Amino acid sequence: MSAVFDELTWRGLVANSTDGAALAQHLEAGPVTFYVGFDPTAPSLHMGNLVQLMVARALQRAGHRPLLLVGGSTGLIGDPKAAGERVLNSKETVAGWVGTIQRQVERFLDFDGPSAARLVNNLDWTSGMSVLDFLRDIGKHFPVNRMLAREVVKARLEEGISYTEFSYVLLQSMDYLQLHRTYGCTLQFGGSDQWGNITAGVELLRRSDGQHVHALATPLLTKADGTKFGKTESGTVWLDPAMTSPYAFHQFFLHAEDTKVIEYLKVFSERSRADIDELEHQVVEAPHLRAAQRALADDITALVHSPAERDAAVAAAAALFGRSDLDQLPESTLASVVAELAAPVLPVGGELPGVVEVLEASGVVPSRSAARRSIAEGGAYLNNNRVVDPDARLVQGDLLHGRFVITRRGKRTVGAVSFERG
RNA sequence: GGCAGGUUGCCCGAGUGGCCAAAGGGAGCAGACUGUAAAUCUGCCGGCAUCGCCUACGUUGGUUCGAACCCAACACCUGCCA
Repeated sequence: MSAVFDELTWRGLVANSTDGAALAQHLEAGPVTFYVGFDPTAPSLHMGNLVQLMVARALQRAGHRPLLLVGGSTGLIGDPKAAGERVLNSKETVAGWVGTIQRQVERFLDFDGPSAARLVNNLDWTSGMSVLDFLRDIGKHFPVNRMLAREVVKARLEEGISYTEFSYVLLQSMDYLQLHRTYGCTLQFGGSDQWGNITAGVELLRRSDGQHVHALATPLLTKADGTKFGKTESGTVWLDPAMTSPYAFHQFFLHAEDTKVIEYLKVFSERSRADIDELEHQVVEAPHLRAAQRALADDITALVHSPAERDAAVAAAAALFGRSDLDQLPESTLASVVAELAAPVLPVGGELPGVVEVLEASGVVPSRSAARRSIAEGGAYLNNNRVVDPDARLVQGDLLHGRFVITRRGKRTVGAVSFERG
C-alpha cells in the first residue's frame, strides 16, 4: 500500500479513482508524473481549486512530479455545465488569465529538485493542430453514443448544448494523451465534476496508444446544509488578495461549522493526523473556543497568502472581536486593522459626515437605505457602540486617535474609514 | 417557414387597467438565544434629499386621466407542425 494514497484517503480527498489498489501500487513503485488542470475562466483561482493544489502538494511531498496545466485552449471552449451554455470569453481575456493563474499556481509547488514541478499550457499543442488531424487522430476514438450518455451532456440535451461545449471532452482527453507521450504522465486528477473528462482521457490513451493510466477525483466540499462550500454573501472566495482580502479569507474559514470543520481541516491543513485528532477532540470538549476553526483559518491563510498576512488577520480579528475597548488599542494596531479592512480615506473638510454616510463608505452596507435599515434593526455599530439615531453626525470624539472609525453590521461584518490628518 | 405559448425583483413564481415597488416560496441580512457555530422564533429585503420623490415587470413606440397588465413592431426562448 502507498503511504501517500493512504494519506489522501484519510484526508477525504479521494472521491473516485480508477483501480485503487493498482494506483496505490503505482505510487509506491516510484516517482509518478501526474497532472492537474486549471481552466482560466476568471482572473483568479478560487477556494475550490485549492483542493487540487493541496493534493498536488501532498503528491509532490511524497516524491512525485507535478505537471500543472493551465488551459489556454480549453479555457477558450468551456466545459459543459448543467446550468447552461457559457458565454465565450475573448482570446485576449483568456490569454491574460492564463498568465495570472500560472503565477498563482506556481507558488504552491516546488520547481526545483528531483520532483520539480512544471507548468504546461495546452494551447501549445492545440493551436497549431489542423481540424483534419484532430478529427482523424482524436475524434475517431470518441463514440458519440458514449458522449451522449455522459451526465452533463444528458442534462443539457433538453435545453440544448453547442457543438463547441460538446467537444470539450476531446480537448481535455487529448491533453492527457499529449502529457503522457511527452512527459510520461500516468496520473490525472481533478474535482469530481471533472470525473467524466478525466476518465475520457484514460480511455483515449487506452484506445489510441494501448496505455493503461490512472485517474483520481476529489470530492466536492459542501456546507452543513448540503450547498457548495466556497461562497460568501459577497460571492466566491478567491485566492487573489485583491479580490478577497486576506482578512476576509481568514474570516471565511473561521466561520466553518462545527460539524464540518474537521473535514475542512483535513483537506486544507497539512497538520499531522495526531494534531487533527486532538483538534477534533477539542471541538467536542470546548466548542466555544473554536480551536479547530482557528487552526484551519490560520494554516490556510499562511499557505495561500503568507505568515505575515495570517498574523495581521489574526491581530485584526482579535482587535475587532476582542474584549478590549477600541479606544484602548494602540494607534499602530488600529492602523494595521484599518489597512487590513481596506478602509477608504475620507477628507476632513468642514464638519464630519453623518453616521449613515460613514456606514456606507466603510462598505458594511451597500446603500444609504440599507444603512438606515440596519440602524432601525439595531444592527449597526460605530466603534462597537450601537447606533440609534440615523441622523446623527460624527463628532471629533468619535475618531479613534483622531482619525479612525470602525463600523460594524450585525456581529461579524466589519469595516472602517479613516480620515486624513487635519 | 407555419401555428401556439412565454420573457416579472438575486433565483423560482403569482399578478391581465388604478388598492403594485408588485402575492407566495427560496436565498440573503438583522434582532433575540449563543461560541464571529448550528437549529429556532421575529423583523427586514430597488434607490434617494424616507410620512414624499425617482427608477423598475424583454426592447421600442402607441392607446388611456392612469399600464407589469390593452395595442403594434422588434429581440430572445419553448412547444407543435413543415
